[in-house]
Amino acid sequence: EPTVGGGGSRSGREREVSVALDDRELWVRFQTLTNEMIVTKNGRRMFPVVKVTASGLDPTAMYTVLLEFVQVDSHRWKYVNGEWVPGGKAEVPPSNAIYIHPESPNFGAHWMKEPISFAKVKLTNKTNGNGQIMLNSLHKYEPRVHLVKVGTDLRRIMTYPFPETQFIAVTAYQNEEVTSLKIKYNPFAKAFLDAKERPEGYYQR
Amino acid sequence: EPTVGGGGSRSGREREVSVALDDRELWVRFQTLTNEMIVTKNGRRMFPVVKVTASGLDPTAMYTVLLEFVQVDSHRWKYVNGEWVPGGKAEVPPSNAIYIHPESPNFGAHWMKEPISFAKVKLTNKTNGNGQIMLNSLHKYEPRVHLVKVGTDLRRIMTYPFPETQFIAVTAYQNEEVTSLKIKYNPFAKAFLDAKERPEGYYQR
DNA sequence: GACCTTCTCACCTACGTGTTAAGC
DNA sequence: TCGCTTAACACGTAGGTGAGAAGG
Repeated sequence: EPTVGGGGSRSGREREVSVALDDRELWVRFQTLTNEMIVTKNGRRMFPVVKVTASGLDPTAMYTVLLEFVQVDSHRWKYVNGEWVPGGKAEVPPSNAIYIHPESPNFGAHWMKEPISFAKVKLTNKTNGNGQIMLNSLHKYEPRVHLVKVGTDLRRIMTYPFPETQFIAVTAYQNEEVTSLKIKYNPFAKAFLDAKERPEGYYQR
Repeated sequence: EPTVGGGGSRSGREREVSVALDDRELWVRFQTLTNEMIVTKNGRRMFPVVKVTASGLDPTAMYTVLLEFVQVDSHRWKYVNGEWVPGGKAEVPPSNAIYIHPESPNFGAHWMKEPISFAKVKLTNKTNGNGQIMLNSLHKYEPRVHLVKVGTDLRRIMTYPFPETQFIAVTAYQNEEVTSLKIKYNPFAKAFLDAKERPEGYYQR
């Protein structure tokens, strides 16, 4: 019986392949608040991190693993009076919002031996030609993982959407509950978690 | 006409492949002094870094790139009166002193698009089961790069030795000229480069 | 004793955070 | 004015240096 994964549009002989989202509980907490991800000129990492566990691959076959960001709405969003509301018409999605996992290509055995982490993907709102992903600020996105068997024709790509990980791209956080949750769980933001225990006037220039 | 590489033992149809050492001038400065590399329990990076430029690969073929450390002598070495002299009989070389480049396996095009750096290899004198390379302290080693076409039989591995990068493994530097050169060029040792410009008593516990 | 190894340390590099004020 | 974006910043994480004292 196949593990519960992100869905997946494959059929026939690959039916046994599964790709499941790790840290799903944390993702759902953000989803409940409507998740936001910062985009910057030089690129910003995601938090939480998209991390998936794959199984059922052919251990000796070679795969490339991709993370795609699909613009899921036809409008932009505004944060008004503490909630996100649809705004004007959507901008054209930047083409090629696809991140190639840096360990690609690799054997099925490699992808299955430990969770596949997309910790290093960086989101940007500018075209700066690196491995960064350009998104439209104030638009909603859904991450999807693709498995591509090397040398296979494109009709046999396996796709795993993860609706729990949907987010609105922003240049600054809008919902302060989202900010608090990010600070609480992202170790790199620990400076702000401890702030209340610090003496007055600690932030001097 | 083939680029000058590290030699290479390939023949026949792969004659056009070349693998050349980067930063050769720096390596030669260390070689002149007799180079030393620290080994520690948890593993120590190399400085300089073995970095090579490959050309002539089949862009669409898949290769794994290896860095091997070959024990080149049949004796151990001692540092006596400012120079390295042969000591007793060599210990048995630890088997499998081979580091797999973390981007392996990958396409020829990938390996050729920028220099291949072995910056993250770590040298140790203990068996600690990770991706670290175990060497015998006070023995001399020569790094060699191997290219293995995926799925190819082992007789067709291409080997590129780099005599300029030979070094003696040590648990502490012996030749202070070697130490000085390391401090001068390794950015992570900058604390010691600037030491003379610091006030007295700067190193307090 | 002499030689070699181990461990802790101050001091760096490198870079991931949200904050804040300024810019547009 | 308002909404959104940018850039500098303090403060973390993470980990790579040789020095020096201690251990074997």
